[in-house]
Amino acid sequence: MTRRTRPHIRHAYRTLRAYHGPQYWWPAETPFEVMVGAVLVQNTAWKNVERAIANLREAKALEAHALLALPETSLAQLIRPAGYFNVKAKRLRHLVEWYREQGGMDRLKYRATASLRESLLAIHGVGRETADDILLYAFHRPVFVVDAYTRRLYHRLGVMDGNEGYESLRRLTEEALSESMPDMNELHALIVAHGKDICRPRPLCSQCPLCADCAYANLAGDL
DNA sequence: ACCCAGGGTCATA
DNA sequence: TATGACCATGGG
Repeated sequence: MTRRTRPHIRHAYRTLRAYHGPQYWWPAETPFEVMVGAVLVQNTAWKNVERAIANLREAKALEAHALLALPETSLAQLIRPAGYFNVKAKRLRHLVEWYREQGGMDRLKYRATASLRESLLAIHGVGRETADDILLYAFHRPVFVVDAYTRRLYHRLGVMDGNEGYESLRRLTEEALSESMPDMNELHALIVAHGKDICRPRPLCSQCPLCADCAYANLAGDL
């Protein structure tokens, strides 16, 4: 990791923002819906999650008490389009049980970010990315979400050697964005929006970030 | 037919 | 710490 890491990240952010425009994330109506979506989207295309959420909405189960009232097999059937439905049904129940036990948003919103993060990570089925999705998009805390696309992008930018851990990349990005929550919101959304257009040669070319088949380099020009 | 998608857990070394 | 198996639907 070089000291030129921050300028690289900030430049990528400006470039993506100019190219794609504002993203207005997270696509959900309520914080509770953000939390449900964060579990459902694990290793899954968002399009499939939309169907699962629509099913929950139609069943009026997009609320803690109603969702927990469903038998697990019924819940699993409702979220079936999102894949891994048996696993995710359990994870949703764990998350929503926690949510209710903690007193819902009315109580949770006063908790310190570090305490909330620890508490979320202790839930079975909530890993770092899911916890940070929830912290950023449901609780509006200044926490950056590191995903597979972020790693791919940072490889292209040459700011990663390949084995950087999650926490390291998160802190690095939070510092590069001067701890600004709106910027963390936008950058993660933009990285996902750019998605597969972040090139991924196998193996990674050593000349990057300027290889010819890199769509990101094409739009970034001088990267 | 294959690969991928806005991961996480568990067993194993 | 670091791999690999497993979970499962839907779109390209």
